[in-house]
Amino acid sequence: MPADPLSRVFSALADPTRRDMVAQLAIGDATVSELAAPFDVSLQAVSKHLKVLEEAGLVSRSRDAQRRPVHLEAEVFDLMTKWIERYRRRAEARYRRLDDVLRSMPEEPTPTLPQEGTPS
Amino acid sequence: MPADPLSRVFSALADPTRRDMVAQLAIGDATVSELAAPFDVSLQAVSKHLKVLEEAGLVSRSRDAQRRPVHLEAEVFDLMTKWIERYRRRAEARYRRLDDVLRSMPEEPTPTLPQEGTPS
DNA sequence: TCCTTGTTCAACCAAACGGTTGACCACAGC
DNA sequence: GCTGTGGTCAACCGTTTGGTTGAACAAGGA
Repeated sequence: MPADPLSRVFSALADPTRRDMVAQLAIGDATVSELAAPFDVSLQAVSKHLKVLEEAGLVSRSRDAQRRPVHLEAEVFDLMTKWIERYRRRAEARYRRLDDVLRSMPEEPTPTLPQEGTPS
Repeated sequence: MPADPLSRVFSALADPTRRDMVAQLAIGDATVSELAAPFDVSLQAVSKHLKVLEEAGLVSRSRDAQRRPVHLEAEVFDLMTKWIERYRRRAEARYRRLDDVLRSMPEEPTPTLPQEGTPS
């Protein structure tokens, strides 16, 4: 799977069924059939979803006889939140900077350019 | 587009090209061709990516003659961070609770079951 | 007016996705 | 050993996705 980790995580959570599974697993570990119960799809489909979540690192699986308990791994969330926070912070900083600029120049007529380039 | 907002945002950011565009837009607004420059794809492909970002609410677009300046909308990020934080918090709370339980019962021999079920 | 620049629309294509069914494997219990 | 239960693997199918090319639209400049 050549996709980068961040793409895998975002992509895994882009599906509402998989997000519901994560929500369920946040309450506690569960088996495949337990996770499948609320959904109107085959067990195989659920198995596929879990594989996606596992490859994204969102979930890990152990063995208990025939059962394969699924466990939520919280660490990968950090990958996303760090990415998100970085760019949100930048965008917000940019806003603040723009505000400052606008506040600090009530009569500057545009330094280098000879005429106003931005109307309205 | 019937997909729910959260799915649209996650799905939009699941593509590395689109994440790069968001990164670029965090620095400042840009036109379509400016955004396309660093990538080895057609302008039409970039236009499609921007449409996806726009439908996810991550980006807004205005008019400036023939140009269509693209602007990053930071608010939608909150949708994601709120979802992420909710389930991460639950998972972490669960860890803490489990720790407490394990700490508070150093000699309980398994209440209801007659024999130990988990070896090693 | 025509030309150029910036962008989008439409049609197409290969690959990936989410689902299905059928066969199969792993283990517990009889 | 056989049988039942819990899950996975493999093949298939329709839809979506990310890309292409070619045509068209929108607006400024000659």
